[in-house]
Amino acid sequence: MSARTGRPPKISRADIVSAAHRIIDEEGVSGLTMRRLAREVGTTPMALYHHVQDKDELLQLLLDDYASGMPRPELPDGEGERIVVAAVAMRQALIGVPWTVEVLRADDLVSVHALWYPETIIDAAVRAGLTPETAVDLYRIIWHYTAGEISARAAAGRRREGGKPTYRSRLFANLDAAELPRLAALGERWEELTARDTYEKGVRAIVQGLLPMSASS
Amino acid sequence: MSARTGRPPKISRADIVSAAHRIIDEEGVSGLTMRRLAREVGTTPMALYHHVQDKDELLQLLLDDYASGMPRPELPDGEGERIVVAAVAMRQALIGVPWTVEVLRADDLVSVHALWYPETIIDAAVRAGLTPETAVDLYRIIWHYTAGEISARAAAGRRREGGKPTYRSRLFANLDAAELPRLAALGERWEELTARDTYEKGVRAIVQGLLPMSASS
DNA sequence: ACCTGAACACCGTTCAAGT
DNA sequence: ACCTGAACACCGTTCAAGT
Repeated sequence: MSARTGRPPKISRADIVSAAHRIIDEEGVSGLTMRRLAREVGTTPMALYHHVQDKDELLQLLLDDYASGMPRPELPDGEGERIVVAAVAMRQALIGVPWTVEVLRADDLVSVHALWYPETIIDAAVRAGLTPETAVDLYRIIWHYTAGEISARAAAGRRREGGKPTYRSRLFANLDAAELPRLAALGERWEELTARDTYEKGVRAIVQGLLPMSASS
Repeated sequence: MSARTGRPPKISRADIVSAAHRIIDEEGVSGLTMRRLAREVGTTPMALYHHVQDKDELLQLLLDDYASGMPRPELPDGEGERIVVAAVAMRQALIGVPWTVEVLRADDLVSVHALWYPETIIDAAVRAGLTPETAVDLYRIIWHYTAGEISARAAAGRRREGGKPTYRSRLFANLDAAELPRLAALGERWEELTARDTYEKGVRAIVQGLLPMSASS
């Protein structure tokens, strides 16, 4: 039908996106630059700008692509438990790609494919007896908690592999026991205690604190 | 006493830190570059490296400087309420300087002056009957929640002033009501609902969900 | 001891030109 | 229509030299 004219394309958006995924997997988001990406695809940096508007659009594309593969777990009957399961799945999906949280936070980048999680959580909350408004509050509180946990986890990972002289442990070793008795008492154990995975515990606390008694257990 | 020799210094660490604060206040963290900082101080970029090891150390210095001015509110008697007050104060202190959260998250940068908050929260939790281990869990859950909330808030602010075509509202306008009924029903109201400040509500939920019944109210 | 200048190895993006 | 090359306006940091 349409009169396709002009030079045939050498690269496609799909090529670009998959190359970007490869780079991120191997070198992290910080390794993803337009120039590095061009090398991976086998073109010049400027050829990319013919397929995406700018780096932000590229990240959006990447996010959509990833979100479409996020798992949707089986949901249990109880409303409170359903929220916990959805939240844990959401966090699990993000844990492998912490850069998405950075991108999500950095701008108004949301993917349609990821909306199953808020939908599920808000639906369960309403069924448990909350108003839609309060259900949105519950979801947002869980989201903020999740985003913060993922970021802290990612930073901790970087710290470990960076092998820096652990400023934190030096700090904890020299605490003034008179001013900060609890922290001083914990001392050495801080590292070990903060390594524990307490995500689900937090979600359960939030759910229990916000859902009507009967539904939260 | 000591034989101070050599060329007298033109700039000090204090000069650098205060100039950095000025830049951040006016242009945000992203505006803080070694070159821009050198211009503000009135030297060359390389002169800075004589006073700080690298940009990371500079950020650490900045954080310490800011943390030393963080307010320590009057604490109420009830343990649960004490935790809420400390958390709200911590968040309030960070809200004006969201870049600190980005720095804190980005690496193992903690400041001694900011440790009053975890100390207070953990102490109240232990007094309420939690084991030290569980008290640390409670603190970390609150911290993750707080960090996530601050980041989301900072991103939302950037979004508003950036005046981008609000991808999010376009997304919400075109939702499939069959697949995402709750979100579709919320539709237009999403923007308004997510603008509400629900931080304290979240902290209360976490406290109520984790403290023994008697102490949390 | 403290500061400077030139340089290295990078960024994202614009602009004008080529096929 | 799609791609290229050169260029602009940036980064953090190293290195050798100046006072």
